[in-house]
Amino acid sequence: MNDRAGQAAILEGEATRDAVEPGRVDLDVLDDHVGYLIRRVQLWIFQDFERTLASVDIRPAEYSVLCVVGANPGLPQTKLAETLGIERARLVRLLDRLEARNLAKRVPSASDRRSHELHLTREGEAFLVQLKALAREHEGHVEQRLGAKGRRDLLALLQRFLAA
Amino acid sequence: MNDRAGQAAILEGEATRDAVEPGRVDLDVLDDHVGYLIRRVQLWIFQDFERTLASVDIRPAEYSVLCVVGANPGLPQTKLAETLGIERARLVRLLDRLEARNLAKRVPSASDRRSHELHLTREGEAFLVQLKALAREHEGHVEQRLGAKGRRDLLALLQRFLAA
DNA sequence: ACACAATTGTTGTCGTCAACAACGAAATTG
DNA sequence: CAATTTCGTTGTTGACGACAACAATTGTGT
Repeated sequence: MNDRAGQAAILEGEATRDAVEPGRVDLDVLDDHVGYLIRRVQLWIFQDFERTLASVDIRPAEYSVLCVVGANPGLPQTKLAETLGIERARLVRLLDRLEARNLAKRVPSASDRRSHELHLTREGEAFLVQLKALAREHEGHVEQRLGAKGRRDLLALLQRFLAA
Repeated sequence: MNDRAGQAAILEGEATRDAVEPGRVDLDVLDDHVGYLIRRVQLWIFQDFERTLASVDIRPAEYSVLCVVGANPGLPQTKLAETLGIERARLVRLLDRLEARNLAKRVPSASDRRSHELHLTREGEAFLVQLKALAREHEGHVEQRLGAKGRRDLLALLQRFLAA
């Protein structure tokens, strides 16, 4: 049953039986799977993001939290978690770190003593401006690979997917 | 500094100061970042993949390995790892599991006694046919969200990104 | 008013995954 | 032959998603 591959190799002038040529490995149906391709692209993008923001030591999830808290001051943790698709439990340690760095703070809610209102500190607000500049730089790296239109198309497709 | 948000809420007729309305949370610049959107889509897709292939207990990485080994019998582990962008170290445990399930096997290479040629077992080949059918079913779920053209466009963009 | 359920933040655990370092065995190079 | 590189392997670290359980607080039904 490997004969097909073996014969194909022979027909292509290959010497070895099943051995695969150095550069050319057949991905089979894999590059027709959105899941496979999107995983590799996502990996590339996150690595570039972390590299671009390495100087400020901020990871993608932390950036997203700072953005949403900055745009929605007073947001309770549960709402933030479900907005970003992050676990409440994970958000706890994440906020601990942001609070320890004096970027965000938890303020006890007056109306509901169980919940905390989330706010950026003054330092956090200024920091976020710097972050957004770096994030735009990172986004430039993406655009460099797809072109301006390609990137817009990709954004539109992804947004459509999530809105469905 | 939250005064602006507070006043905006008051002007919009909100009773509480900074409190955010239930459903509407501002994502700010987040939905213009490919990284954020692609993470959420990738999460959705992997979860659907795992759910769709739950009956055969195969995860995305294992599926990709079976596909590539099936299409390239005799492939050594290092080549497989760099083809799929998987760590050599991670591939070891992954192949251990596939070998324990009698789906793949490591054959000592005659030409290089350090390396192992990877092959599917006969059982593995038959199993892969079943897997591909389930994977197509999963891909149908993606197409259901984007339409046939939307899915093709997305595939093309992702392939273009990786080829760059 | 009171028992009961639901919610909020928190702690802890488990399994997956990427990344890295180090090792013995074997191959390659000089 | 000596030095270096490659291959598979083991182990560890840290980020992450998922889940269970808990105390404090709030909401609900009667």
